[in-house]
This record gives sequence, C-alpha cells and structure tokens, in this order.
Amino acid sequence: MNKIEQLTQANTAFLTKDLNPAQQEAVTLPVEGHALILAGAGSGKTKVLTHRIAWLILHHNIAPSAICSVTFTNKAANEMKTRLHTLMQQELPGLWCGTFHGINHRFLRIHYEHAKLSKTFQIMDSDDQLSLIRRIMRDLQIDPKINPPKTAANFINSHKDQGLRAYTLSAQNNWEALQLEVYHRYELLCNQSNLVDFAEILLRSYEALKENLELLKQYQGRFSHLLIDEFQDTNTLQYKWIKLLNGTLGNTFIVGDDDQSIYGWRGAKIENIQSFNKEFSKYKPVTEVCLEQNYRSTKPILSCANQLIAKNEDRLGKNLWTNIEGGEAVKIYAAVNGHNEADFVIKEIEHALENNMPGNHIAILYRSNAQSRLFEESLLKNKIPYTIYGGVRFFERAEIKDLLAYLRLVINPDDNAAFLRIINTPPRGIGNKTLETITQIANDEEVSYWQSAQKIKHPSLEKFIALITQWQKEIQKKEVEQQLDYLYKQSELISHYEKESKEKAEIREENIQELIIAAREYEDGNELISHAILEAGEQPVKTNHQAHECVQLMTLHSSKGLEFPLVFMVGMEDGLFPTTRSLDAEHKITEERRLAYVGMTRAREQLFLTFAGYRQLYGNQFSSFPVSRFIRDLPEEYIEIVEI
DNA sequence: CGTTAAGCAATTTTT
DNA sequence: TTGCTTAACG
Repeated sequence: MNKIEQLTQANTAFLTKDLNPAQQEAVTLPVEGHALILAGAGSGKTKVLTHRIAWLILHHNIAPSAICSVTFTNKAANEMKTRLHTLMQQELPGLWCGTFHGINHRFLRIHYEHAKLSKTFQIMDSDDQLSLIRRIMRDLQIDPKINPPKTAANFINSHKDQGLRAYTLSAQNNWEALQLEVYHRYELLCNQSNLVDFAEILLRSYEALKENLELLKQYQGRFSHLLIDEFQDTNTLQYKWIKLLNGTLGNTFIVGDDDQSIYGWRGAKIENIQSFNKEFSKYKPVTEVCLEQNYRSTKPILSCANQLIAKNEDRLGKNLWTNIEGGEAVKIYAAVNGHNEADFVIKEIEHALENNMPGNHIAILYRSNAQSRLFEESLLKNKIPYTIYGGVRFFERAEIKDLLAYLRLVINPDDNAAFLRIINTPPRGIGNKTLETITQIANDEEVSYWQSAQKIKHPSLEKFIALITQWQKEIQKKEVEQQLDYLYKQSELISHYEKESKEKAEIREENIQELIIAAREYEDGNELISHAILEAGEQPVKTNHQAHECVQLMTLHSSKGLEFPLVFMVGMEDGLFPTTRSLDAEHKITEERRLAYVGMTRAREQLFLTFAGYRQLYGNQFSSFPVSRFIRDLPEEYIEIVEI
C-alpha cells in the first residue's frame, strides 16, 4: 500500500469503525459487482446503505452523479438524504436519491419527448383514476354491482405494474374482454388529458429507456451504481427497470429482507429478491451479505420471531441473534371477549406508564383498522393520551383536491379527471344527463371532456366554460399563491362547504388557507400539483391529546420500519390474523406469517400477544375464532401465559 | 336537478 | 357499526 492509498484509507476509516463485521463487509464490497444485502429487522440497513454511498464517493472516488439511490416512500428517501448529509457534511451534486416514482417523475420531466408526453403532463392519483374509470364504465353501461370499478382499476394497475399495455393483451374470456375494453378506453382518455397515473410514471420511463437506445446508453453510462432499499417490495416493472438500467453494465446494490415482504397484494414480487442472485450474476458477480445481528429486541422476542418465520418455505434463510442477555418472555393473554382484551391491554399500559415508560414507547398493533375502536374507547375512558395512525392525508382531503382540480383545469382544460371532479362542485346544474352527453361526444369524436363540452348548447355548461376561460386569463400573471386564492373565491367553494356543517366548513377553510400558504414555495401550479400528488404528506394521526407522549395505535402494515419498547399485538385469532381471506391459499398465509414476523420484531423489550374467545364484528354479529396459528407456532420456553 | 333514505359490503397502503 | 353508493322522491 502506497502513501496516497494509506491517506485515503485514513480518510474513510470513520465510515467503517462503528460497523459490525457483516455491515463492514457490505459497505466495503468492491466497486464492481452486484450485492444482495439480506438485512434482517433492526440490523442497521439504512446505516449500511448510507455508509455504502459515502464509501463509494470517498473511498473509490465515484462521482455523486453516478449514484442513484431508490426507496419506496418519501419518508425513507428523506431519511436517507438527511443521514447522508450528516455523514458527509457536504453537498452531493448530481446524486439522485428518491422514491421510484419521484426519480422516474424527474426523468419524465426531462425526457418527456422520449416518453411521448407533452411538456406539461400532469399526474393523477388513485382517486382521480377511479373516478375516470367509473365514468368510462358508466358510459359503457357496465353494471357496477357485477363489475366494480375498483376491480377494473386493479386490473389496469396490476397489468401496468407488470409492464403490460392494453394492446399487448388478449382476452381469454368475457370478463377479461370487458376489463380490457375499459383499459383501452382509459388509456385513450389519459392520453387526451395529458395525464399519467402512478403506475404510468414507471411504465413510461421504462418504455422511454427501452425504446430509445441513445437515452438508455446515456443513463446506463451515468448511473454506474444503483442502490435499492426494501428490495423485497419491488414489483415486476420496477425489477425490469432496474435490470434494464443497471443489470448489464452497472452495479446494483440491493438491500432487503424476504421475511418482511408484506405487500404481495399490491404487486410486490418476493420472487425478485429470491432470484436476484441467479439473474444478476449473468453479467457480474453477486455477493451476498447477511445482516443477522439484531440491535433491537431481546432474545425471547427474537427466538419467537425466528421460530415463527422458520415455518415459511423458500426463504433465503436468516436467523436473527442478539448479544443482549436476558429479557422477559413473550406474554400471551387469552381474553374472554374483545372488551376484556382491551381492558387487559389498557391495564398493562397503565402499569407501564406508572413505571415511567413514556406513552410513545408503547404500541398497539392490529391487522385491520376497524380493530382500533375498542382500544380507542378504553384509552379515552382511562384518560390515556393516544394517537391512531390512518385516515385521509392532507393532499387527499376533498377541499384540497377540489381547489387543486380548479387549478388543474385552468392550467390544462383537457384534464378529464379535474373536469369530472369540479364540473358540478359546487352544484351548478350540470347533472348526470348533461355529463352523459359530454362523455358520449368525447367518446365519439375522441376529444377531451372540455372540448366536447364546447359543442353542447346548455346554459349552465356555457356559463361554466365562460368562467373557466375567464379565470384562465385572470390568473396568468399571478403567483401560484394568488392563483389559488383567486380560484378559491371565484369558485364559490366556500359557500358550498358551509352548506354541510359549520364545523366541517371551518376545518376545510383552515386546510385551504394552509394550502394557499404552502403554495408560496412553488414556481408554478404544475410544480405544486405534482408535488401534492407524489407527496401527499405524512400519514395523519387522530389524537385525544396534544402531548408528545401518546400511546401509538396502528396496523401491522404501518408499523413496518418502526420500533417500540413495549408492543401489543392484538386480535391474534385465526380469522382476524391471519384473516379469513387468507385461509384459502398457502401463499397468502405465508404472507400473513411474514406480517406477524414484522409485528413481533417491532418490540424492543416486551411483547404481548392477545386474543379473545368471542367478539362483536360489525354491528351485532357475535363471532368466535380459534387462537391464531401464529401463537401456536411459538416456542414454549420463551412464552408465558398471563393469568389474571 | 338536487336531496334524502335505504341498501350493502366490510384487509392491509404507497406513490 | 360505519361509510359509501344508488334508487326514489320532491
């Protein structure tokens, strides 16, 4: 080793000094080659990712602009950025770090022509998508009871997630023929509207790369290093995109945990991580590193989690372990009924609070949101501060979407989704009949709803068109903030909201004002709209208390990535968890089991599993479920049955 | 066309 | 039970 090499070694030593051997191996893998980092729960995967990026830049002199780091959620992307910044104390010009959608959206804004989009294309969210599909199906006179629009949306999205366009598909039966017809019509409407849905963002990017060799070469040349977080959650299209961009020439560093794959139902393919080694080793060697040392949980908790997940077949294989000695057994409580279960949990929580455990160190995890109610009531009654995760996020609120739809329509009148949303909000005498005429003409002449509307003689409609046209002129010289303010007042949304109830109107008003203030940060309306849709905001919480230290209630799915000293997994019954719907197929139970594994590995110190002999589901129906198979699978020596 | 009552289904969630 | 969608009515 020469002196210069020694110098660079010293410079980067700080990157590896707090790492355990496996983490160190992962971070310092050779520049060339792919890597599969199998990162168990609580094994420090974000640390490995950020340190790997820093290592590439500092130790190997890789340009930041040659690195692309991809996550699934904005939260994860932001955390990555923050941690990178803290670690490196410098700007990283040209480094792309974001979500799959964020990165591909950025790509499309640059290369819209290659993607056959117009410069001002806009994104629509699943709500917009669904109303568009609903409209299409209504026009096609499809009975929504027999063929729900949700199913059609699913059909479209799941095919797009596999990279499959309508024209590439052929129907094998009547049902498929119908879904395909909707898919075709939907694609046409989106193109006329200059709109892309979430899956389309990825599909367009993928196709743009695939069909433009020059562009592909440019990006293959640029991103020599692609890092993917939560790889077990990638769907077919994302996997294709990774392979196309980086599978042959580049170096792909993937981090994930097949045992934490819980999103199969929305297209994630656990097979992607299972077959990564085989597929990617065709061009460059793949090194596998397994991070099994767990810094989170006690031995009894890990032993239970390990034994449970060992029931699954086709795992990549991994056993979490810890240095930490001791730890209490996992506690099982058999409640008489749902109320009794809630009482027990709340009593245990009170006990922990008395022993000075902060409320936010405690979590109640359940399979479905409806299960939160009993716990909420009991917490309220006992005056324990709590927060429940879930609900409508800021940019998904009706009033926000209404106002933004006005902005969208004024910027781009061909935006069919925006048109549908506000054509009669507030009510302006344009009902279903008129709408049918509009959509029929639009269908026949293959024009947007807006263009179609021009051709109809209808006083209310003419008035509406005149208004929008006038607003288009009015807002041109205004800043986004003023544009929104103007549209809000002109649209008479205020008086519309006031008709429902005073309290609701007040909340809506507050949200609108918040939106208008937030709009200051944006150059133009299009930027604001894209941001609003791609980053709809944090998951909202419902709380009974302003305090910081609230007991946390959430679904098992939303608990992924989090940790709590004290965890209650409730409703551990065959039929609730695993759900009835999963009992008919082994692969569904396997995913439920992974969900249980995720839940258990959230706990740091103490884990309670509870179930009830009977409970009231929905209204008055009493149901009784057997104890969950996931409890029966636990090792006797690490569990303790709680008697009261 | 807009309002209201009745009917009906009922995981998990991000972008 | 809740929340949403549709059919019937004014």
